[in-house]
Amino acid sequence: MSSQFPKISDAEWSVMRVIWDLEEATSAEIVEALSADTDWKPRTIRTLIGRLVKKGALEYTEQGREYLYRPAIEEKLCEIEASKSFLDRVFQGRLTPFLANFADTQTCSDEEIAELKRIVEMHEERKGNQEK
Amino acid sequence: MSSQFPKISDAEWSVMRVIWDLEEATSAEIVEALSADTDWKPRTIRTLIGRLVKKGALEYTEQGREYLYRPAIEEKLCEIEASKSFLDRVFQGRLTPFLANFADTQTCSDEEIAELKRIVEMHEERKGNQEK
DNA sequence: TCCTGTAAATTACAAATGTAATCCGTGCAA
DNA sequence: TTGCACGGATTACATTTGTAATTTACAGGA
Repeated sequence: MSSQFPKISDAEWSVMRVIWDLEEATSAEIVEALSADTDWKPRTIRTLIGRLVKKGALEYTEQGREYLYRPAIEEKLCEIEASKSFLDRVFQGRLTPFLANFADTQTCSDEEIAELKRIVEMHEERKGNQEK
Repeated sequence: MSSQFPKISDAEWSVMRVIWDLEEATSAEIVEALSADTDWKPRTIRTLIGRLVKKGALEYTEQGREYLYRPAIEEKLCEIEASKSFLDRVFQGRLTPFLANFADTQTCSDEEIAELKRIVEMHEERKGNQEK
């Protein structure tokens, strides 16, 4: 009964990110927001919006003669889905080799390292709780 | 001058994984290996192999009347490319929020935690070296 | 009142992808 | 020797994706 999330394409992710950030937006606002990062024509962006509606990733209410779009799926769940599917594809679902590559070849920022520490601690704590 | 790696599709990744594991293989061997995990027809798998050759991800030498295929691109580099492109797409290139989701919702194995620790230590060491 | 600028809906079209089937050549079993 | 089974090459075909243009409908200004 797991993931029946709509499959969101690369370009569509950019649109979703904007809408998750804004919480709700007209297509003009979405176009505006994306014009900073992409050179897509407004038409293109509207196409993407339309597809996302059809996929069930966005919903809208009419506001005068335009629509006010809003996410129909939860950001975090989509991220987790995408993460799983990436890990499955490239690392057979295992986080460790992904991290190993990162450790070897990428430079982690201090912030990232702090997050890693937090995860380690959190886990250690959980484990402590569980075995006594 | 960065990533001009061939873009490897989802299904193609499965094929690449087999060949990276075996180091070299005939198509029959690839089909055999994949029949465990997928229900693709041999024809389908041969199509994928052909596309990977065309993309420059595989190369081959003739061995009697069949080909012996072998990776033409490095596994680790492909993994890193794929990791970057995933992080860009879903997390704007940032590792931290990816890890945060993981920490919150997934259960990390002991092995994974050990890897995390190793990364943290490695980084701390590097940092130490660099600032004195 | 009529024109025009926009928004949404519909249509377009090539490339990539999933998923094969058909064609062609040949070494091997009968 | 002959036909077939199997490998590679070519072709097929629907769907998804990137990237838009065209069409339709209307609200607001000239």
